[in-house]
Amino acid sequence: MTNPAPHPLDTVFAALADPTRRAILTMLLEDDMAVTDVAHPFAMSLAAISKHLAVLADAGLITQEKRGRVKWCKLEPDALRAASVWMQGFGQFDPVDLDAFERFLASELPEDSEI
Amino acid sequence: MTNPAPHPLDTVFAALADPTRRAILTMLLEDDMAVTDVAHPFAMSLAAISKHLAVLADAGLITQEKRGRVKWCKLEPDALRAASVWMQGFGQFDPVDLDAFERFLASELPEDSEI
DNA sequence: GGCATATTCAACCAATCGGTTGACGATCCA
DNA sequence: TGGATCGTCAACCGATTGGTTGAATATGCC
Repeated sequence: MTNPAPHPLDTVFAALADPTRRAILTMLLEDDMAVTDVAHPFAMSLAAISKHLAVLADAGLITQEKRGRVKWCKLEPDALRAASVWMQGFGQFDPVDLDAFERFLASELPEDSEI
Repeated sequence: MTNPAPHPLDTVFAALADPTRRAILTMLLEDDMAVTDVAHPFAMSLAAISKHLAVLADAGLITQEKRGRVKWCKLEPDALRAASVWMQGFGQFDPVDLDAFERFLASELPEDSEI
């Protein structure tokens, strides 16, 4: 019934492997958002976004808190720490290059978004 | 026929999402290896490992060079740079914690491996 | 030449993924 | 009370994934 729990890195990396989910994380970097607002820039159903958010929550990359009707989504960047440590072991990368990060931000946002 | 190329981060993170593939990368951290030797510690067919290596190569995480009969697999840690930059944007993580990395190494190796 | 070794190919399979639609439960508000 | 909004659930679908097996293709060696 309950399968052997996958390694946490499995779920984190799998969550990051989808461009929609990475775009969602990028949006949440700005501010907490309601599910409907997260869904707005994407050309897919609310249910699809709801599933993506569940995947992110399962990986610990976001938390969701229901206040009234609306469920707020909050980025949990700490969940990336283990993955970051793992990756850093494969090479001494330069300290964060903010210019490079800006370019990645731009390339990650969905086409029709103005966020 | 040829689908729109996925974002490079898609393939890198997807490649990292599988524990077998992460274990392979960890083994290659030690030294270059032939396909058969990569396959040795794992309880699955050579063909399965061959596919995993193809996924890693497609993501740019390894390169493969055929010398004679044997195809040598070489880690390409630079392929992790883009992913690392992306992740670092979500938080200022501590500089590399080597102790933590050792623990991850241990937890990543396949059970029956002595590498 | 002929055999063993190294690796991939091809076909197949069950399970998972990313998406859809429509119905549903909760909550707010007039 | 009743309608509108917020979000999930359930069932379904086609494509992809991670594995298998058996045959095929190189290459090295006696």
